[in-house]
Amino acid sequence: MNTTFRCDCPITSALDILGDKWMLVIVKQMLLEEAYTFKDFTESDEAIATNILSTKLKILEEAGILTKSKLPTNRKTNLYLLTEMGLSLTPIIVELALWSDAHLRGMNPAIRRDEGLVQMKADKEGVVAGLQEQYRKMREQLLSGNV
Amino acid sequence: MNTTFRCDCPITSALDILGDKWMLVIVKQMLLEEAYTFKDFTESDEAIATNILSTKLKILEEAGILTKSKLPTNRKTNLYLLTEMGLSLTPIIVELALWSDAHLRGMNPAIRRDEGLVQMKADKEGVVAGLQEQYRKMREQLLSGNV
DNA sequence: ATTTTTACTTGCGTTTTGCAAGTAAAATTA
DNA sequence: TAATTTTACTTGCAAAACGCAAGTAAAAAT
Repeated sequence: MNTTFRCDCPITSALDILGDKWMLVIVKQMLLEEAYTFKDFTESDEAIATNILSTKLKILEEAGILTKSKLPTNRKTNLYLLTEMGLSLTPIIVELALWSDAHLRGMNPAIRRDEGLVQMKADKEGVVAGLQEQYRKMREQLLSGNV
Repeated sequence: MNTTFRCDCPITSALDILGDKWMLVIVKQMLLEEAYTFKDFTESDEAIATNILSTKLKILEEAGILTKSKLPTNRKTNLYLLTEMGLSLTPIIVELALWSDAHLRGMNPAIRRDEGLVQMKADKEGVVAGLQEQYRKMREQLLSGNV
């Protein structure tokens, strides 16, 4: 499960970890869609298969992008939470959303136009900071046991 | 070769096109490493296989991210050039570089620390605009036949 | 006219992805 | 307390993507 890097390019190295169909989708679900248990991920719109999910969560944990722990009130349910390294992927997620909004509507007319996009276009940096702050608060809540 | 979209999420839709091992690496090579012929890509550090390259270039062309044409001075060599849609991937590329620089050095100590990274950290927006402007000029040059 | 270069394609083996079913332990319900 | 449900997986197998090596065809250079 050890990541191998193709070369010394920083961009290519990022893609050696993130460059597949699922890694950034999982991070997006955690950051924007309140996904923090195994079940949450399987119930999302993207409907990832459980074997793939299990593999990807392991790689994300190994890379330091998320941590796996238990709910203080429940010994069964696992809690997947973004680390600061994971949270710092927020600008990439936001740029993907903006590019999609600007260029992909012709190819996928179903793409939704929500309030988040409007705010991103008005104040990108503000949205990034806001999402990160919001996530940190939720993370505290979950870890302290106030479910 | 038709892209299918998993759902109505803009971020997931972007990854339905860009989310693999090669697409953004190819765009990066075009934007930052003067790759504009088939041979240029095969000679890069990442050493993409020719069959994969051929397939990916076709998909990028279909998606409107790049165009394929001929050098005015040469009927053999193909010219691959980023469109404005392709150029607007610059912020994503820059954010990937910054994330890598900040978080991946522990996993891949070979990651190079070039002048571009220093500038990105000092003036992200400026670097994005500069790269795009520079690319547009080069594109004009190539299309007008001044090779 | 011959050689080299460029831009591919083809065949085949490996790896990744994906569906469906099964499992085991904790949590909930009766 | 016992039975059922939920959660978090794993396993087996099929399909798709990736990758190496070799081959091809036409233009360009010699």
